[in-house]
Amino acid sequence: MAPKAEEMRKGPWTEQEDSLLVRFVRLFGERRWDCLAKVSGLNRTGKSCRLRWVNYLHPDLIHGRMTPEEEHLVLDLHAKWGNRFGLQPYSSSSDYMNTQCTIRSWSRIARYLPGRTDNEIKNYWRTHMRRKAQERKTSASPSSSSSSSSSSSSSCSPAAAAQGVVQSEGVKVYSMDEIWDEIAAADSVSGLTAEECGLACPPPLPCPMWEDCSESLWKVDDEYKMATVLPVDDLMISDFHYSD
DNA sequence: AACGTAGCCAACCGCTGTCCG
DNA sequence: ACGGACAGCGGTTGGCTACGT
Repeated sequence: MAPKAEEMRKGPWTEQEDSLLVRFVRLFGERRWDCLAKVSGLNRTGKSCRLRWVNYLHPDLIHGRMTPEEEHLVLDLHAKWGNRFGLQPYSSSSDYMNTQCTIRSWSRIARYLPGRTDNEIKNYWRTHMRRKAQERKTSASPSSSSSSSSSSSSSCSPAAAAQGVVQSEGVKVYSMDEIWDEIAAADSVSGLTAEECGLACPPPLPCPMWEDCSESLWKVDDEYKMATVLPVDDLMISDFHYSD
């Protein structure tokens, strides 16, 4: 009996939940998340389970700050591709298939950064851009406290700063769209194409951990029974995500 | 020491595409 | 051909922490 929607757990995951999820992903693979969520006994939606796995528990993930190289790559790729699905219109599913490679940007960028997730990159970018927008705002309005001398950022182009930002009531609240538009306009001046970077849209990363067990994934009856009787204490999750 | 602010990150939400019966 | 289930994506939010005043 699946719990009703309002009974589903939300919020931060506990270590026990993580352990359970890892165990069941090993059995079921990275698919059928709803089913996995139900049989695991996790009081979570399949969606939530998938997100937890993809963004945190996946063994290939790298935890920790981005390196300067990674940051630079993110900036370059984003300057080229933008961030949003649907930037390039398409009128049919075949058009979609043809242009998909250019518009699923966060996940696409993530493919060039092994061990990083689209969510992580998105978060990084958002933080980065907020800072950049603020820098630009201050440099665009010199009348307000003749520049605190340190607002010069190497990543903030004069051209972009010259664009300025229309402000009303002294403070401009930026929507993400506005930020994207401005940054894209500024950065695209010096942006490199993926091809120029020596990059080509790679295939989705394989899931090495599961490939060798794919044929056994769906004869899970026995394993499932086993899993359901195994105490959570037996699960060694710490290897997955608390290592550095 | 207390308070306020900014940055960071995990998680949720809503939408869209794909798959399959 | 159609509709429902599933999967994946970008956008957004909320909480925690570090830092400055």
